[in-house]
Amino acid sequence: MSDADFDLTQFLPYLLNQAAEASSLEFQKIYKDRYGMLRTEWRVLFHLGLYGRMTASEIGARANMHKTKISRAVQRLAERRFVTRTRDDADRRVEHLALTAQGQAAYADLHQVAQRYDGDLTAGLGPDDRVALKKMLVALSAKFPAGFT
Amino acid sequence: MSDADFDLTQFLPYLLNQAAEASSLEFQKIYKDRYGMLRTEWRVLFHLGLYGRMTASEIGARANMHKTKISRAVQRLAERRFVTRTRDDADRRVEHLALTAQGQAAYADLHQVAQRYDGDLTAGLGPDDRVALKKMLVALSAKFPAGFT
DNA sequence: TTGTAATAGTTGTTTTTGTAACTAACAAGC
DNA sequence: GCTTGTTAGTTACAAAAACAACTATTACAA
Repeated sequence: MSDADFDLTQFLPYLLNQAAEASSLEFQKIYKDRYGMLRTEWRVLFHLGLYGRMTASEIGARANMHKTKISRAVQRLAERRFVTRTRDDADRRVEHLALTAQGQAAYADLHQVAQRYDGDLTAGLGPDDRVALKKMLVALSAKFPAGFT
Repeated sequence: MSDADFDLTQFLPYLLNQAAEASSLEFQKIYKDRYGMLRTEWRVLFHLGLYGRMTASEIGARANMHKTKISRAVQRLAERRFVTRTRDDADRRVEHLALTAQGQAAYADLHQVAQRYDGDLTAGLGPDDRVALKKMLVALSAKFPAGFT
């Protein structure tokens, strides 16, 4: 009872999930082993390292992450002295997040790993394909307008 | 403190995760709302619908899913009468899974939805790009040899 | 045969996530 | 000033995933 015209392994969401999971594995191992971080935490760290001081909401908007996820990630990162939180004086609801020296160091390390890792992953592709692939992925992500509360 | 040469949104694992999550959302809503299924269950259903009668291990090997995930998915699918489980007489450890009529119906419905959905997702791409994208994703998934126990 | 290892699948326990309800601070209208 | 609504972020509880230990059955070798 198979359908010649539909192959599960060609179904884009399935394919994307498989590729995402596979390609995250090795990198995950690194930030987990070296810094005991979870994916959410790594993401927050990268946002702060890359774009500098931000608030939790800003990170959430950029990364399409729910605020509770971020809240918990920040909490853990702060406990481990990777980030500092400082209240805004004008609006005392918001909190500015920034990396500590330790956070900077971890970021620098992982950032460099990521860069190399990305290179390895796309090593098989020609430069054109590499660009095309990423463009298509960006387009796919953008297709759905930030589906979180 | 930003690095001109590394953009988080261009980091392949990140990009893949975003695209995977975004593209799964709408489809997930459908199988969840219509049949109360989880992603794992949907996957098992599709494997059985597409390739016919199989054992749990076979599904695990194909889908790169851990056996506990499958065990629980099968349990729920069986409770809801979507699949039947029959012991193998020769080797009484193994169990053959197959879809019930109800399972077939659900599969047929979702299969058709998936097909349409996939079409919509890749609508923006030319046929060449579509093929190229999927090829690259398959290659990326294969790059890591089934990293599960 | 009997003892050891391997395989199929399950169950129990701990992490992580998702969802919803909550507090605190601000904003705007009246 | 008050009420009503909104936003930033947290907390509590339920759902799902990850991980490890387990049972039952088969394989295989001394």
